[in-house]
Formats: sequence, C-alpha cells, structure tokens
Amino acid sequence: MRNKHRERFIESWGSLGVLWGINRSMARIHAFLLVCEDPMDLETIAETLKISRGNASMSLKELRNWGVIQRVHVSGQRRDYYVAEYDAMKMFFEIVSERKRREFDPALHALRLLLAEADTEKHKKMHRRLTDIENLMTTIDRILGKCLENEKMSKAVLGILKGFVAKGPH
Amino acid sequence: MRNKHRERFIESWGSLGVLWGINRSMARIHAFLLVCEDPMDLETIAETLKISRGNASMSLKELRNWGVIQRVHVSGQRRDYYVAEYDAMKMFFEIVSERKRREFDPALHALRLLLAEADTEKHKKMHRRLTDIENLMTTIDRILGKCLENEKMSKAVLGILKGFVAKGPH
DNA sequence: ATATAATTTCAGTATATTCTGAATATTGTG
DNA sequence: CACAATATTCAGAATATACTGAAATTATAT
Repeated sequence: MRNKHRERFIESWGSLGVLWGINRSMARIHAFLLVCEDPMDLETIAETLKISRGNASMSLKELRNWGVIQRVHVSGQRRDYYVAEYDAMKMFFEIVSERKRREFDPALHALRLLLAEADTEKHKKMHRRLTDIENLMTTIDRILGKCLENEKMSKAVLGILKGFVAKGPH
Repeated sequence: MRNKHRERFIESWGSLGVLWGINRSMARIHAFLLVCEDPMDLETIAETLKISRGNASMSLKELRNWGVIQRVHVSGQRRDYYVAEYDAMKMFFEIVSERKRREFDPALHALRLLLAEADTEKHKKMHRRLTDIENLMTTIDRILGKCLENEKMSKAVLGILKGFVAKGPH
C-alpha cells in the first residue's frame, strides 16, 4: 500500500529535519513535496498534513528561504503552487552551511582564543585535550569549507570517500 | 582575562551541543569539564554554571551514558568527581552514531521502501529526485558506517580528507 | 548501628517552541 | 473599480522541553 510508505517517509523525514534544526512541520512539508510528482498548493498541503494554513504558509516561506522548494505557477490557476528543488545536494549543503556558520564556527573561534592564552605547563591534560579537539575541528572546518565552496568541490570530496568505502573486502 | 574566554567557550559549546541534540546544560557541563585540569565535583559544577544540583546530577549521568565524561575518585574525598574523556574523537563519534541510528537510518529505510514500489514511468521527476537523495544518503551511510566501525577506520577516513584539503593551491 | 554527607529522583514549575485561526493584506478577475 | 479568492501575519493557545528544589535514597565515616 503506497500511502503507508509515503506517510512513513514523511514522518521520518520530519524527525530527520528536527536533527538539522528544521522544525517538524517544515520538514514534513518538504518531504511531501519531494514525493509529489506535480506542484501542490497550500490548501492541499495543509489538508494532507493536517496542519493549519497559517503554519503551512510560514513553513513554505521558510523552505523557500532555505532554497529547498520553489514557487511555481500553474496556468489557469490562481493560487500558488510549490515544488521541491530538483537538486538533492543543494538542500543538504544549504543546511550544513548555515549550521556551521551559526554554531560550529563560534565554538572553534572561542576554543582558539582559549588555547592562545592557556598555560601549557600548568594545565597539561587540559591543554592536550583542547588541542586535540582544536585539531579535529580544524580538519572538519577545512573539509566543510571545501565542500561548501562549490558543487564541484563537494562532489570531488564525496567521490573520494565513495572510492574509499567501495574498495576493500566487500 | 582568562575567565571571559572560558565562559565564551562554555557558552558556544552549549550552542554547539544543541545542534547535536544535547541540551544546553549537558553541553555546558561538558565544556566546563573540558577546560578543567582537575576533576570537579557536582557542587562546584552546579555553582559555577548556575544550575540546580538536580539538573547537574541528571546531566552528568547522561554525559556518562554518552561516554564523554568519567566519574573518578579523589583520595580522601567522599564526593564524586568528574573528568572529561581524554579522547576527543570518542565523544564526536558516539554522538554521530546515536543520531544516525535514531534519525538517519529510519529515513533512509523509509525512502527505500517508497522507491521499491514507485512507478518509474508515471512519476519520472519524483522518482529521479528520490533516487538522487537515496544515492547521496547511501554514500553517507557507508562513510559513517566505516567511520563508526572502529577508531582506526575513522582516522583513516579523516586522514584521506586531510590529505585532500591540504594539497592544491595553498 | 547511627549520623551525616552526597546523590538521585521526580512532581511541579518555568521557559521555549510550535501551532492555530481569525484578522488583515494582497492578488487576480470581470 | 468592486468583488472574491488566496496568502500572510501575528497574538494568544497549546504543546514540548528543560529546570528546580525538596524528599527519598544511597553511601560513607565513626
């Protein structure tokens, strides 16, 4: 039965969205548009997902800001219709980029300030711990930087990793 | 002034924690233990971070469950003391692993069920979109799988990426 | 054993987040 | 322009999440 799987996908995509910091309604709408072949209008969306029009309206606006859905016109129709962005990666990297900027970067910066003035001798263990974390975060920072630079780079990084996980015994 | 930077680190680590799905109190305690050279007791932690003992107690318990801090004994002292886990990666991968299991895996599974029954001809665009996402998620799934397998693997993956971001013009 | 220090638990409270729906604004049509 | 259809906004309500603090429990020392 199709609807069961569709519903399940929508709900699990909703939980995944929460992990990104996107609220459930937004993520569910996004999922719904992903599984729709044709553009959908606000009313259908709100009815299908059992949410208010107000909520749907705000969520759709936000999703457009994230660049993961688009508003389209259907000829002969007055109302607005929405479709999911065709490019799967775009959504993914948009979100990662934003999270990096908001939470990761400030933490790394604060960590560096702290290390700059730390007493290496007096606080050996602490210093070691923070240095390790700083190294790890710096690596992650560079990787993300590359990936987010442009689509070509992100595909290159992904390609390398794909190669790595593919080879080896099975 | 050291305390200013320490505080800033603790607060930004708190925000970063929220991104992982760890609440602010937990993440702040974790940060505090990271910047302490010596083991700290519940009372000091609660006082320093201005949270209740109850909250501190529960958060410390949770952090131990995540494996990112340890309870230690200080000779001649009755109360329990806590230190941050020495291994930076451990914390990182523990959390990623849990999030993967809880949110990522179910979404990927639901997506595959949906694709298995999708009508490729009738729903071309939708099918294409979902297939793209499935491919991307499968790659991520494999990479994470490798990384989480054991520490050696995660270091290998990180090493490869490090090599990639290091080379090139600057 | 008993007293006391320390920790944990959890019901109730506070706070933050999300959602609703009616009021308002906007857009398209005759 | 007037009217109707549609979309947006936002104050208040509902819900979810986090926190407190006092009571119950556990551990330790004498």
